[in-house]
Amino acid sequence: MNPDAFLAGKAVEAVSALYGQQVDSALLQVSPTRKEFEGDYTLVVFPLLKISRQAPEATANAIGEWLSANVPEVASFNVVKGFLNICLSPLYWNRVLDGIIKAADYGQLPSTGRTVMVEFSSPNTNKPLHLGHVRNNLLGWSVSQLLAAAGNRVIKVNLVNDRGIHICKSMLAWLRTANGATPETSGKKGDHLVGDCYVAFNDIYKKETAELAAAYEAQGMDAEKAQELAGKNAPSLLEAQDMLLKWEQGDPQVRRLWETMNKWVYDGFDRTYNSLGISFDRTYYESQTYLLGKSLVQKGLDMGVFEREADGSVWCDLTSDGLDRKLLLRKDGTSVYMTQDLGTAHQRFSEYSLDEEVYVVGNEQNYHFQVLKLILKKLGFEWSDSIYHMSYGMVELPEGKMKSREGTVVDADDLIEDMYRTARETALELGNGKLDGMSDEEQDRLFRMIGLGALKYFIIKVDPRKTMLFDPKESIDFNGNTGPFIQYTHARICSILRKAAAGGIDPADMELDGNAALSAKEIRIVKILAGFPDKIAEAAKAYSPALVANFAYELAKEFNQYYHDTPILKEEDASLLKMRLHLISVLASVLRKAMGILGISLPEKM
RNA sequence: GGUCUCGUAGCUCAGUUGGAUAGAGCAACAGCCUUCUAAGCUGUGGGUCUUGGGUUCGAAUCCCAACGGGAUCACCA
Repeated sequence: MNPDAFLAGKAVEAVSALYGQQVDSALLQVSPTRKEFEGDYTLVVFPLLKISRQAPEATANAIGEWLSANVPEVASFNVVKGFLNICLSPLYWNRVLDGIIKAADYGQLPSTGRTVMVEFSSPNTNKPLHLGHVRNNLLGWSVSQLLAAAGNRVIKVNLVNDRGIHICKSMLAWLRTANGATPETSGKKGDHLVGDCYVAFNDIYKKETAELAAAYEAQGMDAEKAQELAGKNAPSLLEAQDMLLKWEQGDPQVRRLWETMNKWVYDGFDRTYNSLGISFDRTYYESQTYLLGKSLVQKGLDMGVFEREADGSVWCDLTSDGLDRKLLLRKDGTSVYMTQDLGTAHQRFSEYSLDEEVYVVGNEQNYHFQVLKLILKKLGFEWSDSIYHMSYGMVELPEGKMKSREGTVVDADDLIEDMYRTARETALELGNGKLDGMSDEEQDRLFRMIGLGALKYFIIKVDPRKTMLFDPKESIDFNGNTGPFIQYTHARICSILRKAAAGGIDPADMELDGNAALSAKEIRIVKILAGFPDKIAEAAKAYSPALVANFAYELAKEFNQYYHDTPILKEEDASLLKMRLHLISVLASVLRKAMGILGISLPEKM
């Protein structure tokens, strides 16, 4: 049992013995004692004053006396104002550590029996992934791992937006400007090649629009109106729209080109996902799901929650819920984004009998999900409440939002490559013999691990909901509260364990004996370790991998301070040495578990 | 304008269900490699937690208002 829960339970007994009243354990707040005070855990007694009918100090003292007389694990206590600081005996901490060592896969919570689907990434197939997608992918991945660690069965899915006017634009530009270039002949990664076509389309479109607007103006049209009309009538746009129509009709030529170019993009995406260390259990394609949901529209009409206009379009009136009217079918009978999402949600919940579905989607779509849940509710689907929109903030650059038109988009592949290069340069600069004995291949793997660790940690450690700032010029740090710091901590521990093993000591083989009393610093570490399962539960509840990241940092920092003034291998007392080796090897495994949730791998040497 | 969201050190961010003197990192300055890895450790300076009210033993945290930033309110996805 956790020390804080243990103490809270004992405090309930104390109150009942002293004041003859049964208190709700919610009234008893037991939290780790702040650094500047003496003690391990602190009980806040203010909420108990009504029961004790005594001053805060007197109440705290009374409970402290009772605890130290009746609970053998309590070594001492002190009272500051209404705060009762309790010290547990060093041998108690030894037992806590022992319990952690004996736990299999510590930090993995027992199964909840629940199945949770997490949808994330969801790219368009007309351009490569950028920094915004990176945040989405990393959050989606880590929240999946987090939910799994919290005991859920997790299904990771990707919904690829592979159809629509934007793809046709790329296709059109490819036909016009690419001279039959393929990823092989051009040497470009497929998604980048297609993305370049998309840019080329916009260039053509812009030029045509300007020319056309000028012509309209020459005919005496108002400038603003001319611009607007030209925007709608530019030949390239009309052609792209025509192409979309052909696509929908199944025109073989258009379909063939579409398939070819999408294939290029998927190959490119796969490489990016691969270097990010991300995978999915299933990929959905919008070209296969965009018709879903139409039957639900009929159901809504039958139930009277939707209404059909005279022109044939179908709407859901949400004004009584404080929202607007939402279109569900156009007058030509085609469906919109919302219709599909209703359909896919319905399909997934029935196909997998999900207990929950998490959508990792930017906060620009908060309204969409609000509406989605509400409409599903109106259709009578109770599982609507089991949809969670994990809404994350945008990534901004120093000059503001990323704009593809202004070329300020940070490309995902470039970014990963940059991080790798920086990691390499930094390591070579340090030049302190760390790389000795590593083959070029091993070094390369290490640099990737570190560069990616820095990037991932940088993004994940921020509260998902908040907009975050990324400055490409000031490249991501490798010192301080960073991924590499934690990786470094792990490598240091591994190094100690290697040396111990070389000296014939293997902590795994040794039974921890209960006589080694822990030092104050060691107790601090065990206290953090003991809180790990609760931290996982808390983070999962909040859908916040950031909590795990900050936990890992706190732990790593604590270790580095400990490392600095405790020469572990110099210890001559055998039971102390054993305890310390156990302590750090448990620490390393907790770091691995925590970083595993974040998708950050930890090297044994760096 | 309606709805939602955010505002903490020069910068990037933490801050547990309301708890003690609001914490890290970066940047600046001063120290520490004959020691288990200096991607580390120690120290100094840096704050009206946007502002004003309210709730209470106690507020960065909860409520109300104002100010400021962002998102959204499509027969786009």
